[in-house]
Amino acid sequence: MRIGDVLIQHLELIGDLTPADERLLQSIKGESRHVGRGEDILVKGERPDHVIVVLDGLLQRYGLTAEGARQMFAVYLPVDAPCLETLHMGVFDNWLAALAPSEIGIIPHREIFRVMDASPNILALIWRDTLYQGSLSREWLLRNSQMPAHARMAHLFCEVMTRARAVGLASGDSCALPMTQQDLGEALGLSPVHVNRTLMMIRATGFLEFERGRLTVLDWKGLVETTEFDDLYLHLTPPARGGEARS
Amino acid sequence: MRIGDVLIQHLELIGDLTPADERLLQSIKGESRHVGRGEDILVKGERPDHVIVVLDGLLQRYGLTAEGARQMFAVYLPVDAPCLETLHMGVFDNWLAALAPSEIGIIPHREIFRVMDASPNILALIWRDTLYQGSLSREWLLRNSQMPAHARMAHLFCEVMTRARAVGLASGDSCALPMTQQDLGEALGLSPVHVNRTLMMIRATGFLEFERGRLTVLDWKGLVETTEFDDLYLHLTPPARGGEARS
DNA sequence: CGGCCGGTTGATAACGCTCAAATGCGGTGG
DNA sequence: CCACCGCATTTGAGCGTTATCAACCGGCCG
Repeated sequence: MRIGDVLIQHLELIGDLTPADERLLQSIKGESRHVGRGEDILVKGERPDHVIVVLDGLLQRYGLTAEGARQMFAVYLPVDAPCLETLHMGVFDNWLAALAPSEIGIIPHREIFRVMDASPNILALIWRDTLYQGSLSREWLLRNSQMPAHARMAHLFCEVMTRARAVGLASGDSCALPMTQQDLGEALGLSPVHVNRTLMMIRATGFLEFERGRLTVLDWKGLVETTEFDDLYLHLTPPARGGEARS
Repeated sequence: MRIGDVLIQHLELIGDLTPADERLLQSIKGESRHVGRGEDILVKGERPDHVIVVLDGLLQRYGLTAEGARQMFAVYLPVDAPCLETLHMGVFDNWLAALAPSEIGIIPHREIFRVMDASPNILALIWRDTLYQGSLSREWLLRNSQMPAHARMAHLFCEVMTRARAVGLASGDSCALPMTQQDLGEALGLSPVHVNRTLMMIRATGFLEFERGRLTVLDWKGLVETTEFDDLYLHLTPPARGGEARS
């Protein structure tokens, strides 16, 4: 799939594009690149002149405390555009890295500005997309500050499953989630040991499986209820929310 | 001060305005209103057609878990514009409320769109401002997920002091912060009891005073060091960062 | 004067962390 | 093909931070 098509698919998750918009987006030129697990793509302090789209794999955004503790801020599935905010932010103030071997597309800012200048609708959608990232950070803040370990974990799994379904990456009731238990801990603000224990507790409930980088939801309703998951913060449009589980 | 002037002051914290931009912003019309402590200004699910500026007092943005636990996402000092993202977000997905009796300005979206249509520079600055809010949420996520209670508290106090200085609201080494200990707990993800104990511990270090809604920093360097505070995430421009403490 | 709210204090328990070690598994080199 | 290594996962024990429950104090307002 071409880079422009990925952007089209991404923006259609949150709004409507005209045929003219789609032609504009298809005209976008960029390169693609492979990144290995653990590799940093953007680092704190730099001033990127390009944006990224995820073609395959899994990326994360994270920050570090002065003591070296790592906190994940978001995960990015294929079709996501992790750093659109660099278009107007200047200094990038955290890190973007690969959680698993991934393929990314690299698009110069000027290409994006070109299509935004030509289509106010595309500008509005890209702006909206950057705002939804903030919404997501707030939900993670709520989750990590106010929920116990098992609910945090269920919440993250609900989010990933919902987003994977929205872009057609879930086959049946399972999707790829190539994260280690330590990675989970960095997302949820838990120690690796406690992640392991919590995971085994959740497995014992029979709500899900999680092994070798794959998440399988066995009881979607039960999982949603343990964490009272409300997907409003993802702001998916009705068509994108179609892929509900049948359970 | 007129509402447009407040917006000018706010945007100049993060970038430059031309004289023409300032005239445009001064032409903005809006109303002002009083809100009492605890009063909600925007609620989850609504679709606002106006934005807010803080003229006086203190606002908060917060979210609720299904169990009713409250998590604060941000505090807004005078001159802040708490919900500029509603220009492009559609549904508002959390709550905006007053932490203390406050004066707010209410500006119709169409007024903002008018000046943004006339000045791409203003559009870029407003967009940038909405992005900085996301940056702030991520810092709060890092703080609440990875720092112990005393460092969380020191971090919040450092942020408030830095922002108050940037808008000239700090007199010497103290500034107004009309929050209760329970409010602090909702920001930091701590129980009110533990907030009280932590506060007394910090007071015992001699770094600061906090009583009757006023924060006084006695040892800025010490406070910054306990939490390794790095203000990059606030993205204040060099002039706005001028008000460093002399200590 | 009484009530309410915010702050303070004490006792106890729960949740999650740290340290440490063992297990399992996939990949690599001999 | 096997031995080995590194990495991820699992398990155990003990500890520390923070939550909960409960009571009490003090100031402000009606």
